Amino acid sequence: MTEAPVRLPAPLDDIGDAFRTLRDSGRRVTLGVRMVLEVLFAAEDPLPAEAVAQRAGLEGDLSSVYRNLERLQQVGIVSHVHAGHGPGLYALARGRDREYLVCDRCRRLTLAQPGDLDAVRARLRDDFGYLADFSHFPIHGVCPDCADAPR
Amino acid sequence: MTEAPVRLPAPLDDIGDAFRTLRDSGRRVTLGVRMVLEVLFAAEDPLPAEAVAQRAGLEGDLSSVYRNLERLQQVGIVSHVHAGHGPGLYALARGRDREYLVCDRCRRLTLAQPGDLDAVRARLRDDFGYLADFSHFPIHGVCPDCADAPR
DNA sequence: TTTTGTGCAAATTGTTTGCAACACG
DNA sequence: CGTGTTGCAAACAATTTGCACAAAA
Repeated sequence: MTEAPVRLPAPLDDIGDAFRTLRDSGRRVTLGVRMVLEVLFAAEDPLPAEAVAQRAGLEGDLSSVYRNLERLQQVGIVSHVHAGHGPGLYALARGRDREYLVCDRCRRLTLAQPGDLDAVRARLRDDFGYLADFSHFPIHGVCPDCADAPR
Repeated sequence: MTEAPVRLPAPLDDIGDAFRTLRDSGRRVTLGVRMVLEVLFAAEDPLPAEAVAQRAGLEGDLSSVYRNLERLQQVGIVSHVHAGHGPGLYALARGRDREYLVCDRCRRLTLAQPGDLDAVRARLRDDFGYLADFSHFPIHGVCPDCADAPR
């Protein structure tokens, strides 16, 4: 198995793009957003605001972290998922919405590749007239590993 | 207008069954649970604890309502769904899990008939190895009505 | 130097818990 | 009567908000 191929499809190629987007919308590029963005660019998986704050060394002021995450969402740089109970998980938005599956046993989040949920979506459209979206509220269930495991 | 016809397919035929189940598990049938059950038996749709309390005339003590809902869930009489943000929505469990779709526009909850989501589930099993379950965390999307409506 | 952003405290929402009084079985 | 239950206050977790002060542009 070789390396991961391309990354960051659409809106952001690097933090600089994010800075530009922020400035272009009248926002300011402060130490706060910069740290948050750096954490998100470095993160493998969606993170709770708490973890963003910790990794950014901004503990003690969750409110600014939430505000920055909110701003970043408003300009489309960031998005968040709700993986069950517990806090929202934040990540770079990176182009089209990323859709997830969550395991209710091990809590692990699985990122669906773009298009991989289209068949499922089509069925829901045909059977219910619903236009389903799993990017903000993912699909819940039992992942393959947990399904195999005893208990 | 005559009386309501049949109700409660599987585990509960009436409140009496619920009382029995409670007693059989060492629990007591107090005014509190009785009121909660009556509200749930009368409700058309899943209700937030708040609404259960109001309808039961038990405002001012949400904690007992939550505790009773919890007990009822433990013995399988009640279940709850999370329709996005906001409070959990409680309803009688009535046999096999009821699965839902939620509209992110109008917030309306659609109950899927048993089996209606099996094709979707099969796809998720085949494509991801996931055993999906939409009873506790429903499918999100845009319902037919809202999809048609402008905006 | 005008705004937007920060830090801290406090409010909000949804739910849980500790504990003494209470009531079902 | 004994143990499960209630009511109320308080704790909790996640997130939001008000406001005086700091700092980008």
